[in-house]
Order: sequence, then C-alpha cells, then structure tokens
Amino acid sequence: MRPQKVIDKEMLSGLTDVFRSKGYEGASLNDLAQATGLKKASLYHRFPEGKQAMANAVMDHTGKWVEDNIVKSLLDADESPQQRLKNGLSNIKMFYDEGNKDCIFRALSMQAGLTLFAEQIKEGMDAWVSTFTAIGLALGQPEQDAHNNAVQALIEIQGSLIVSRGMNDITVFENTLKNIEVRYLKE
Amino acid sequence: MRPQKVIDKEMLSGLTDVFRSKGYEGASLNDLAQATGLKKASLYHRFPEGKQAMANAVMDHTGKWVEDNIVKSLLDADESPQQRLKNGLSNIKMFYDEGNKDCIFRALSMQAGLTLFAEQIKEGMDAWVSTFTAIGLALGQPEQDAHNNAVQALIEIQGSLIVSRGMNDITVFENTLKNIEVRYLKE
DNA sequence: GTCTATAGCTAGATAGAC
DNA sequence: GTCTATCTAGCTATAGAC
Repeated sequence: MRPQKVIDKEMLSGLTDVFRSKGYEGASLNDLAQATGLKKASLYHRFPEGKQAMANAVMDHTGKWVEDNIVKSLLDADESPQQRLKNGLSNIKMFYDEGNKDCIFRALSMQAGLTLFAEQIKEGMDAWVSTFTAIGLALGQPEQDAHNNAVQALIEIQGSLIVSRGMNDITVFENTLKNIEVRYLKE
Repeated sequence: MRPQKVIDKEMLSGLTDVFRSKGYEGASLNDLAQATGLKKASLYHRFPEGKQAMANAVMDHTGKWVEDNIVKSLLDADESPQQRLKNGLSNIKMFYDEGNKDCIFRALSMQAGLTLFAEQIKEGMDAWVSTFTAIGLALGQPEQDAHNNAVQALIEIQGSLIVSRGMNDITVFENTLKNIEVRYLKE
C-alpha cells in the first residue's frame, strides 16, 4: 500500500483549524485541502462520506483532545482540587490559544451545522459541565451549587471568546479565566 | 414610480432573520429572497452593492432597534435605576425571543463576516458596555466596577445564548438574565 | 420596482490515470 | 493513496422586458 502523504493527526489538525475559524458552511473543500496539504480528491479518499464526515472527525478528535488534556487535568486524582483547577484552566487557555481561536461548538452551531452536529455539541457541553461539577464538589460545594457554577463557567468561557473576538481584546478572555479561578478557590 | 411590493421595514425583518440564523456565508440570496418575498433581482435593485450591503443594512437596522428599545429603556430618566434595569432586561429577553434567536454579532463574527463587519460589531458591543456601565453607576457602583460588571453582563448574555442553543435548553438564557438582575440589584 | 432568464463562477463530489 | 480533470448544482450578480 502506498503510504499516507500526510498522517491522520496532521490532517485532522488542518481540518480543525478551518472548521473552527470558518464554521461549517464557510469551510470550503478548497480551504480544507489547502490546510491539510492534500488535494480535494485525496480528502475524499480518506472521507468517502464527504465534508460532513470531515467535520464529524474533527468533533471526535477535539473531544478526545479535551478528554485527554482538560478533563484529565481537572480530575487527576494525584493532585489537590485547587491545583487541578489551576492546571485545567491553564490547559483551557492553551486550547483556545489565549483567546485567539474560536470554539468548535460555536463554529458548528449555526443553523445548518446545528442540525448536523446537535448531538455531539450537546454531549460535549454536558461533558464540560460534568467535569466542572466534579471539581466544584471536590472543593466542597453543595451539589446544586456545583452544577450551577459549572454551567456558569461554560457560559463565561463561551461568552468571553465571543466578546474577545468582537471587541478585539483577548484580555477579556484572560480575565474571565482568572475570575473563574478566583471564584472557585475563595469558596 | 411603481410602489414597493414590500416596505423596507418588512424587508429588513426578513433579511435579519436569515443573517442572524445562518450567518453571512450561510445566508444565500435565495434564502434572502424567500424570506423577504422579493425575487433576487429585486433585492439587487434595493441593494446595488449586493449581499454585503444587505448585511450592513441589517446591522444598522438592528443597531437602531437596540438603541430605540433596549438602550432607551435602560437610560430612561423618568424611571428609577432599578426599574430601568428590569425593563431593559425584559426587552433584551424579547429581543432574543426568550433565547430562541441568535445574536447578529455572533452570527456575523465568523472569519469571513468578521473581517467585513469588525467595526460595526465592535461599536455595537461598546454601546452595550457603555449602557450597562451607566446603569451600574446609577445604582451606585464605583466606576471601575460598573465597567467590569457591564462587560460581564455582555459576556454572560452572549455565552448563555450559545449554551442555550448547544444544550437545547432556553432556561439557561432565562436564568442568566435573572442572575444579572439579582446581582445588580443586591449591591 | 419587479420580474424572468441567464451569465460566470465556485461549491461539493466523482472518474480514472498513475 | 494521490493526483488531474471534470461533473452537476448552487452561488452571487446582471441584462433587459414589463
């Protein structure tokens, strides 16, 4: 068999960059081909189901990255809850490139994308809420508070990315992460 | 002169629905024609500069609506600051149809749209922050707090719309508005 | 001012050589 | 497995009749 010109990991990285910055309809096959270094026909060889399958793969890949990095650091049993929170928020900051990169949930949740990826977006958001709820509980918050605080953290991360982009000021995102940390640790 | 088949206000309403739900690239001329009840060529008669001019008109029209309704109710000198806040948040809830409709800022701030409408998005967000800052000051908040709280309110509104959509649960948006009100009024 | 018809282009997707 | 070449459908935009 002829070897892959571009390994899966690099290809997924390119696809992810395009979908998260342009959204589903905004991402053209030419964009995706250029970002991966493959020709359109080669992309179709890897994804016979086409563009939707490419976006699905990006969602899965991103979910795994979040699981292996952000979730893992937030739930790491070897660290104190306080340290886990700091590590997790630090990884979140990296994940969004200090606020310079968009969230794939947001990018794929405009009308056409939303109908195609609703399930994965909901699952992904549920996972974030569960993880933040767990750390709230570990820090001694009552269960209802832990859940509410988790939803609130998700809201603030998503909102601050939008506002950072709109106002062209990534300190909005950075301050939000700092506020989340302070709020969790002072309770 | 032959009369307009559809008056400007109705036409803009249709254009707005499409752009805010589908984004800039996702909104096709066929979508826009259908939503307005005009044919494509008639839309081009009204907007010789094309699709971008249509989106610009939507931004201007939305800005005016926000100015005439949300900003006005938040700054209305005949009411107490407390009542103004309640009225303003109530109008915001209506503006987003209880959390069922997307924000035009978000819809137009994906890559292609962002480069085209960056200025208007920034101006619009600045206006929201200024308005909320004013009500914070009227409620006795120190200037720096009033500004931070205003940015925070914008973040939470934007974020809760994303999370409401993603988790398919508009109570997230409703709770966020309630929380903003409670937080402002208890200080 | 609105319409039908269509130009010119790019989209997503496929065929078949290598 | 990757490529060039191509298909069809949809896109934005325009021409010209009424």
